Amino acid sequence: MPAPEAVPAPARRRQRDATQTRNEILDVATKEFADRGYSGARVDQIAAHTHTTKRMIYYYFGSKEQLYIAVLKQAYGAIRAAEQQIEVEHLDPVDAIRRLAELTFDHHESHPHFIRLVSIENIHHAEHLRRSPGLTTLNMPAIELIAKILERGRSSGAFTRSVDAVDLHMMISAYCVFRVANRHTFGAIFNRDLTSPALRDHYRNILAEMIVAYLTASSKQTSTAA
Amino acid sequence: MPAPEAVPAPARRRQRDATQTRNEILDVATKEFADRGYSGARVDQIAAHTHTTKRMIYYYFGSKEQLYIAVLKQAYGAIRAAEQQIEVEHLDPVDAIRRLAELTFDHHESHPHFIRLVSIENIHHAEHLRRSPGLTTLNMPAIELIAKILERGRSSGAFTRSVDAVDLHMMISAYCVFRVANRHTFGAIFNRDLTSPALRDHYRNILAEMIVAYLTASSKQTSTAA
Amino acid sequence: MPAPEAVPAPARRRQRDATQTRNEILDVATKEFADRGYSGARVDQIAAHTHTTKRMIYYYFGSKEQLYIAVLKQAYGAIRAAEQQIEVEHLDPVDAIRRLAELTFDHHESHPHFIRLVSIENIHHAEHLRRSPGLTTLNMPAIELIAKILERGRSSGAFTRSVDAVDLHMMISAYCVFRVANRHTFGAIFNRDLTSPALRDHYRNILAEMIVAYLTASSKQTSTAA
Amino acid sequence: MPAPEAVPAPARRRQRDATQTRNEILDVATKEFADRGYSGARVDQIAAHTHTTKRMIYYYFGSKEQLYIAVLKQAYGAIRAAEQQIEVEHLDPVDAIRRLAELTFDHHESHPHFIRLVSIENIHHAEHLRRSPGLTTLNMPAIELIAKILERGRSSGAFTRSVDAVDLHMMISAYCVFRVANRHTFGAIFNRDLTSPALRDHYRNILAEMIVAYLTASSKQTSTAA
DNA sequence: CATGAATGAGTTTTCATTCAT
DNA sequence: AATGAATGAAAACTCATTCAT
Repeated sequence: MPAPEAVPAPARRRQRDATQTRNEILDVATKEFADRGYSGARVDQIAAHTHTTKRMIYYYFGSKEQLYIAVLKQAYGAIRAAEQQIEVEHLDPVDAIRRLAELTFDHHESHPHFIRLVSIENIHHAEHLRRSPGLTTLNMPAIELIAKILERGRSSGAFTRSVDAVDLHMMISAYCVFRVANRHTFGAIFNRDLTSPALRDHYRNILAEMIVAYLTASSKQTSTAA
Repeated sequence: MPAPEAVPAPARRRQRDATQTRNEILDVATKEFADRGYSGARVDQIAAHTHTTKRMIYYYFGSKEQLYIAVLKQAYGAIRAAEQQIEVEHLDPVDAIRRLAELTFDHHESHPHFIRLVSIENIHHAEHLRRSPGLTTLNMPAIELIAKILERGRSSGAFTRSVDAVDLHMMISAYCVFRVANRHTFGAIFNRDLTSPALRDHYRNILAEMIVAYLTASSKQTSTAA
Repeated sequence: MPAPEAVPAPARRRQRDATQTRNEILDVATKEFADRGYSGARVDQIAAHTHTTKRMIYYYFGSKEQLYIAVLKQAYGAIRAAEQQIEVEHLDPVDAIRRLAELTFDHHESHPHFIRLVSIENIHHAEHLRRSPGLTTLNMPAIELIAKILERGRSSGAFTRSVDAVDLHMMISAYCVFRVANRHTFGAIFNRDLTSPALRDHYRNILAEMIVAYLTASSKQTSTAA
Repeated sequence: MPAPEAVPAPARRRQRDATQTRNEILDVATKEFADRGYSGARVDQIAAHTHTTKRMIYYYFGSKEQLYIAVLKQAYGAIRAAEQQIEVEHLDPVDAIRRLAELTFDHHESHPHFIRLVSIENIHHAEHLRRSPGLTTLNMPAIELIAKILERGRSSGAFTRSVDAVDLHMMISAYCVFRVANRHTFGAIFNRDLTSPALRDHYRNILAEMIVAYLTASSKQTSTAA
């Protein structure tokens, strides 16, 4: 039995840093959950890819489910932070909305883990998200941003349409999320890799064009069905 | 309610019908897999919701994985069949594409199981889809349909843009899929049920407008970033 | 329902021949049991390699165990018949015993299934053999044959040793059985295929020499340990 | 008999000793596999005869097959070790080979489990042995020993025959293995227990005589068939 | 005689979680 | 804080056997 805390522990290997250990578990868990889904992920595997042991996961997080929720929280926290970085106030409405769409696109491009986690959470009917008070209330800052741009566009006459900010956010998200989340089945069926680097600009531009076209449509196209 | 026990029901229970038994398993499995994901679904549960036993699942499908693949196959077969029903040749290009978008929207609306299965399959990197020869080659008939409409629209001058059929299909699918697949997290965060019946027409119209606006944009909007 | 026996059944496919069906099952079962052992053999597999169905196996044999016993009986019957073919009365004792050893060798060589079945039955402590009245009493005819040769050899002075016929039978069998029964592990460890056709004469000769040398040893070699 | 409960036994049951637990499983598994064959053995039964649970078997060995392979490895390791104990260099060639045969006989006598495992492995075509790198290359030390004795015997003129060491090893093994491996069927048919303690010396002597007679035969006996 | 469908009881395997140190 | 060993409950899968026709 080593003397508990008397000697300052020369090599200080264990007792590393609580935060560090916790973060490592969280990072590894993020990858595992994103890669295999909630039910498919294995606590053993997560522990194995860590420098600590399975026991520590339970020590820090209590259960597989709570670990998953922590992963989800961190992931949502990260995009919220990213959305707060968006700075498009200085641009005219059309450029601003285009820029916002592009930045959203880029952000999804660079955070496939997050998108997968969201898909996974939807498979589980968002039960964990709903049960976590901290998560449901984090009103995405993007909405307010979009609302402002839309308002400016309407005032200036650049936008011909009255659109709800949440709906526009959905339109942009749908495109960005689908491209990443459904790329495997899409690739298998249409033999096209939606996330190929060579096609990134192509797809980003389509999104921007689509959103701008929608907002600035010269006259509302009416179908015979309408 | 059918007449309970009046009719002697010629030889029910045992030796019912192989196809019937198989189909019942398939239907129940579709619900279970769509509801809980591949790893989350339980063979025991599937069997319990059936008139037969777990043993029969293995008798007909061999393994949980092969059952899942059979479910996937049937689901893809169903939409392919639905897509083949679409009849828009008689409409002018703008109305045709609008109608196609709306029908696609409606179809996704009425087949949430399929969308969930696709999400689930993406969580698993489409490994089952890729391994099933019959599935990867079923070139969705929608693509050819879209290609024809786009061609007509370009010829008539109604469409100002050259768009790839697969890309347009993706744009439409992204919107339709997101609304159903991500409704739980979206609902939890923005407190809005994307699939509420009251909003169905609203969202269907947005899609149609967006696609038409994109194809018919009077002049290509150029962002300062371009 | 077809008329039971009124019409002479034009193509006569089913109703083939009870004996024929039974024998086919027996043959297939022999291969399966010899190949995989009693526990390892699968009734389904046996049926699948047959022209009839699993139900017939139960119809004819009652159970897996009884089928196995029938297989065992047939196999033992076959060697007993073969042993009865051995004709060495006309040879002088040395040649007779040599010939008998060689014929035994050849017989084991050509009946690997039998040897494997015997190994399998020993794994199961010969419980089935012991329980089958017909099997335990079939005193192998070889014993009497050997006894006669030994007697002749002793009388003529050709054999210098008094040997029990059953013991000599064991000595010969041990060699013949080992070569076939243990060839897989022997081959894996010593990298030598004991049943290679190129080595057949070599090994047959060793056996004959060994047996003859034992019986005709000029003077009993005494070890210091004796 | 150890003192029953007098000593408080420092921390028994849980956390006993990994090696101890592993070895207990291995020992029990050896008995079960040797007794019932690979397919016939039950993981549940093995666990039941252990102080731990079925779960531990999977914890330490991963699968039934890997447990079986571990059992096989240990069994082969044991005889290799035993063979290395044989010390006959100081004896003259005839006595040396006689002694080696007797020791081999004794060793088989005292390790019936090993012989049964080898039989079982042969039933399975030595597939596990072949797949285990550590097992196929363990060139049995007995071979080198035999080679040396044979060389000495040839040089001294004591052995009149040129024999391959592996072949002689086979001759000895065949006899020893058969007596143990086939005793059940042999006993059932000839009503003679080959492993009866009363007959042990008898059968050991026969082996020694046979091997010595073969190696020292005064003149090669030629059959008319040769 | 013949057959495909069905089944209960077992058998292997997995997994999140906890214990003793 | 840390760790290897341990575990119960459940999950996937198998198999000899029987039923209805």
